[in-house]
Amino acid sequence: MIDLRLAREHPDLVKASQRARGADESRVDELLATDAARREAVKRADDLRAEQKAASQAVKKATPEERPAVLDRAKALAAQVKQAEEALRAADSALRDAHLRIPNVVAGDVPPGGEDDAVTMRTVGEVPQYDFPVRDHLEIGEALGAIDMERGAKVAGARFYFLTGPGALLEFALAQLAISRAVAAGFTPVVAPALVRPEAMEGTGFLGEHDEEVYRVERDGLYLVGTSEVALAGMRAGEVLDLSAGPLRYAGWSSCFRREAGSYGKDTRGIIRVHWFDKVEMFSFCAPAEAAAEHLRLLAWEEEFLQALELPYRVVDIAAGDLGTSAARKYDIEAWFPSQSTYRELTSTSDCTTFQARRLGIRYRDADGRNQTAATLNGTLCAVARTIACLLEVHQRADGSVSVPKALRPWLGGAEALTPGMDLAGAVPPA
RNA sequence: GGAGGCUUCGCCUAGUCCGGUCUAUGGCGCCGCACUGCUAAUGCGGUUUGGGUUAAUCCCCAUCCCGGGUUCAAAUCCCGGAGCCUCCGCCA
Repeated sequence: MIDLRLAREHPDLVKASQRARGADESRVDELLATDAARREAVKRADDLRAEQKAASQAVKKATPEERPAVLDRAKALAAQVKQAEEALRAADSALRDAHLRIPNVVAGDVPPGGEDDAVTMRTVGEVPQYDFPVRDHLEIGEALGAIDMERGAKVAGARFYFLTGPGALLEFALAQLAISRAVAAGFTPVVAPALVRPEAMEGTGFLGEHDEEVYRVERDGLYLVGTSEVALAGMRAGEVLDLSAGPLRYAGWSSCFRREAGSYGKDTRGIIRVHWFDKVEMFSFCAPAEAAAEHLRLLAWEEEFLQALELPYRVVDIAAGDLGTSAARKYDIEAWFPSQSTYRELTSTSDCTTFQARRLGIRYRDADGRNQTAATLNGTLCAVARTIACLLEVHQRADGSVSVPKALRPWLGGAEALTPGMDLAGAVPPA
């Protein structure tokens, strides 16, 4: 939810944001109209309630002779209050609807345009050259005994997979590396629920336009999260945070589930686009004034992680029309996939400013002791499946083995490469 | 899955049986003031969170886990839900 006060005082700003997103500008006027109508309804209901309260007190004090008349008046007022409250409820929900229909106000310097208008900020690392026919991650993974799509489909359907042998070890190694680096950077590590209540889902903005993407567990009224962001944001919902020592940072580990509706035919091969994967997600609560700087810090941690994995990548600044509902600004990191000769999204970090926190009731006490809405930010540290895909491709060698980047070796028993038929006992940290 | 208990303004707590005096008690903590060479102690006052209104104050409304209901009137009565705790069953 955007800041209502901003909409009242600077409707032009919000309208400009809507235009930049390619969204409907008239929604701002709808918001203001419903806001005015609600305030009117509030006043009417409050005034009537005050009157009725007084009338109700009078009933008690009335003499037996006065009583019937006083009681009649109280009853009449009660009926009016009931009506006014119904009108208020309607006005409230009209405002809420209009409010929810407006996505976050985009940051001022976000590139204009849509999906194809992301601006490349920098490209890091050399695009690798191979003097042998490049294989894609699935071919490599199958040869290694690391990925089993066929049996994944047998057990769970399309876009499911097994990570086996070195693939499974790679997942744990990546998890360890990601969590270790996050903790070293001051994050609190968290293992988060993957199944959440609707409020958490709604609060993070995933039940709006992305409703189709979400798995619902009908029987229990719960949802499978598409990212740990949902659980991490929900974790502090309704709380007043102490941000006096700076941002509150969590590194969450959880499985993520996505229906991938509307992506038929896209990335059908391998584990680049799957219904389920595990992820280490960074999440930060901070004062709104600090959000933009914090955003760059999250981006820097993402970059350092990819550098540690020795993966070439580029950083792109996502254009206004391609931002999610909650994001005021978003940077993606796209890593090089040799089999596709292109950069593909590996991580993504969003500054949601106060948009999520307002809906989730997450506040902090400012220097004057006033409660203010906090800002929330999130960023992928490591989406495991896709990272494995990228690692296998970039670090592949002519003989079908895959070299292990140095940073990952401690978590793989020092192994310098993954090779078909390798002895797995040599690829685990000391027991 | 079954049975029972609990949830009150930062924390603890009174009030709930029997509806109005609850504009919610007291303690702790916190803030201000007074007293005092200083500190401590003491005294006095303040201290939930939202919304409406306002230049600001005042004021008004809501808020006793959440949502409904009964009633002129609900912390209090009724129904539904959530969370916590205990016990039984089951389970990794």
